[in-house]
Amino acid sequence: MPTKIEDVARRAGVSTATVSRVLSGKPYVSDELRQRVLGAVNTLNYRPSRVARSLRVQRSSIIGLIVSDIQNPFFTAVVRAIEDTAYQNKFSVFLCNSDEDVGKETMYLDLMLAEHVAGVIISPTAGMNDAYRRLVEERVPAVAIDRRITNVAIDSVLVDNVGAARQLVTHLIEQGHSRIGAVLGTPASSTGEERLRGYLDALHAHGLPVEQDLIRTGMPRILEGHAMMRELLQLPKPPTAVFTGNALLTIGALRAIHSSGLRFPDDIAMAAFDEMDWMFFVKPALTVVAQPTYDLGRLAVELLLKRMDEPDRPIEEVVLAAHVHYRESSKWRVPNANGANHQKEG
Amino acid sequence: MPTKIEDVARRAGVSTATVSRVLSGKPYVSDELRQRVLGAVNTLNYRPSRVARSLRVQRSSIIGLIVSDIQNPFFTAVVRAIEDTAYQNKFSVFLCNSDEDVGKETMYLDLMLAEHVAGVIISPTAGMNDAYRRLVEERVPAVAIDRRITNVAIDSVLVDNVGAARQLVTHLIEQGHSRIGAVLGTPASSTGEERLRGYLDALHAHGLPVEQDLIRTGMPRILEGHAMMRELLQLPKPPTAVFTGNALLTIGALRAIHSSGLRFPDDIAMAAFDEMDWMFFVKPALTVVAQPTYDLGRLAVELLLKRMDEPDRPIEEVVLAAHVHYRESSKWRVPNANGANHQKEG
DNA sequence: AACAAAATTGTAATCGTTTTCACACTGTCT
DNA sequence: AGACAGTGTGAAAACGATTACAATTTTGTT
Repeated sequence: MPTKIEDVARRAGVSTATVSRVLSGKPYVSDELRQRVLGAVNTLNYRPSRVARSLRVQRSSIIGLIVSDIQNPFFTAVVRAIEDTAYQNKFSVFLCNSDEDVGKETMYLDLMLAEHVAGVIISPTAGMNDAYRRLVEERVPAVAIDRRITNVAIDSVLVDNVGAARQLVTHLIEQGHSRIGAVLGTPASSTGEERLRGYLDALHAHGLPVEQDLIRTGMPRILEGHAMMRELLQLPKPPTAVFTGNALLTIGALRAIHSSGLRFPDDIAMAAFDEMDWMFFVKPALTVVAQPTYDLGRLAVELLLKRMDEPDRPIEEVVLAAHVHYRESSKWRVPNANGANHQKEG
Repeated sequence: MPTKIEDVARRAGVSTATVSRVLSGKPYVSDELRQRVLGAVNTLNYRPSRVARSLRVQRSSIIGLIVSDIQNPFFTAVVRAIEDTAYQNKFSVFLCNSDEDVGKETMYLDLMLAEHVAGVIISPTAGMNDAYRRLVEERVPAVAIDRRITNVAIDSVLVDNVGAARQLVTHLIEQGHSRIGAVLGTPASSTGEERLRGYLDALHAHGLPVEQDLIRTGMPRILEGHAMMRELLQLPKPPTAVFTGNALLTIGALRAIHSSGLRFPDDIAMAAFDEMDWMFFVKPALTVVAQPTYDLGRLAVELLLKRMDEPDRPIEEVVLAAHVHYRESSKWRVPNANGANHQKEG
C-alpha cells in the first residue's frame, strides 16, 4: 500500500533512477523531468523508505544515544542539547536508557550496531565493556560523554570533575571544616572515581586526614543517596560538612538531612554537584557546581559529525570546566561543641 | 566487513535459508545442521542486519515515542515506564522530543513512518495534526498518552484531568478561598483544556464568579509559569490561592512566589499538578495531585502491543485516576483584610 | 563540419535478510 | 506397488531504495 519509488516513476513517466536523483538533489536532471517528478511525489504523497535506503547506502541518519539514567536531570539537559544539535544537522536521535545496567547497555549497543546507526553517543555505565571495543572494530563513529571509557580510545567530551570536586571541597575546608562527608557515585564510573579523587586531593593539600567512614559510594540514585547520607548522620561522630557527587545523590542527601531536622550551614554544611531547576527554593541556598550541560551535548554531536566526515582523524578528548556557585549552604561556620573542628582561616 | 548471513551459511556448509530458519527458531531443521549453524554464528560473531530484516518483513521491533518535553519530569517518568515495559517485551524505543512544536512533531512522525516502526506512542502537542491521520491511514499502531487527539480516533491512555483539577480547586474553595488564580498550559492541548474545565466546574458548583483576569494560560514551561504567576501577583487585587496545571508551571510559579517573598498558605495558598522528587523540601508542604506516571507508560505499551496483534479491535481509551495529596500549602486560611473573602466552611 | 566533452536518461545490479516454491527423502497406509 | 503426508533442504524471488554503467543527446571547440 505505501507508495514506492516505482509508482512515482511510472506516474512521472521516468525511471526510478531519475526519481532518486531528483529526490537526493543530484545534478544531471533536466528541469522538466524534475518538475514532473516533484509533481508526482506530491500528488502521491510519497515518502521514501528509510529502511531500504539504509540497507542500500549502508548507513542511516540516526544517531544512537544511550544514557545511563533518563530520570537524572543532568542527563535530560544533555539529551535536550544533543537532540537540538542533531536536529539542526538533519539527524535524528534514537534514545535508550541503560539504567546503569551493563547488560542493558550491551544489548542496546548491539541493537544500534544491528540497526546501522550513523553514530553512537553514550554515557558509559562502566569504564570498560567489550561492546565498546566492538564499536571501534566495526568503525562506527562514537563519542563518550560525561564518563570516560578506559577500554579503548574514543572521542569523548567530559567535565573537569577532579577540579570541580577539589574546588568544592577546598571551599568547605576553607570555611573551617575538617571532617567532610562524601556521598558519591560508584568509583567504577569515571565520574565517581574522579570526584572522589578531587575530594582526596583537597584533603591532602590541606594536610587533613582521610577517614574512610566519611566516604560513601553507591549507585548514583536518590534512594542510595538518601541511605548513604543517613549512615553518615548516624555515625558516632558525624561529619560537619558533606559533599554530594551528583544531582540524584544530592536530592537523596537533602531528604535525609531534612528528615533529621538539621539545617545548613549551621548543623551541617553542604556543597553539591549539579544545579537543578528548583534549587532556588532550597533555603539557605545550596553551594553547587553547575555543569555545562548544553555545551556537553552540543560538542558531543559536533565531535560525532567530525568523525563521520574524517574517520581517521586523531582521537579527541574535550574537557569542559564546570562553574562553582558559592552560596549560603557552605558559609563560614561557627565552631560548636560537636567535634574536633580544626579551625582554618577562610 | 560485517559478517553476513551468507558467510555463516558458507562456513556451516548450508544455505542461507537454513541459517535464517535456525536463527528465527523455525521448525524443520535437523539437529545436526542446527548445531553447525549455531557454531558458525558463534565463531563469526554474526549479528543479523536489522535493516535488511525490516525491509524484508516490512516491520521492525522498534517503538517510536514522541514526547512533548523531555525536560518535564512527568514525561521522563512516563518514558521510564515505557522503556521498561518495551524492553520486557523485546521491543526497543526510539525517543524524540517534539518540544511542543507541531512542525517538529510532524517531522518526527514522518520519520517514524519512513523508518517503519512497529508502533508509535505520542504525547500530542495539539489536538489535531494531519500527521495523526496519516498514522491511521497507513495502519500504523499508535497510542496517544496524556493528551487527547481529536482529529481521528486512536487508542489512548489519559488521566482524569477534569476530576483531579476539580478536586484540587474544590479543596481550595472549601478552605475558604473564592479568588483562585489558575496557571495553566495552553487550552490547545487537552490537558490544558481539561484542567481549566475542572477549575471552572469547581467554581460553578460553588456559585463562585469566574474572573478572566485570574486565569492565565501559556506554554507549559518554567519560564511561562513564572511570568504568569508574576502577572497574577501584580494584579491590583491578586488571588488568595493559586492552582498550577503542570510540573514545570509549578516550578515557575513557586519561583515567582518565592521571589516576591510571599509564603503559603498564609500569603497565598497553593495546589498543584504533579508530584516531584524534591518536593519534600518545599515548606510548608505542597498540596499536589500525583499522576499515575508508571501505569500510564505501562498501559500505553500494552495497548500498543494489543493493537499490533489485533489491528481491528475497537479503539480503547483508558482513563486513569490521579491521587490528591492534601498538605499544608492549601490549609485553612485566616481571612485577612486583603480582599473580599467569602468564607465557607471546610 | 568534425570531434570531444558534458549533460541526460535508463537498465540492471546491489544492499542482507526472509520466505515461497520445488525437490528429495523418509515412512505409513492402502 | 503406489499414494500420501510429513520432514529437511536449497535456489531464487522478493523487500525498496541507490548507483555504476552504458546509451543517448546536447553543447562546445576547433
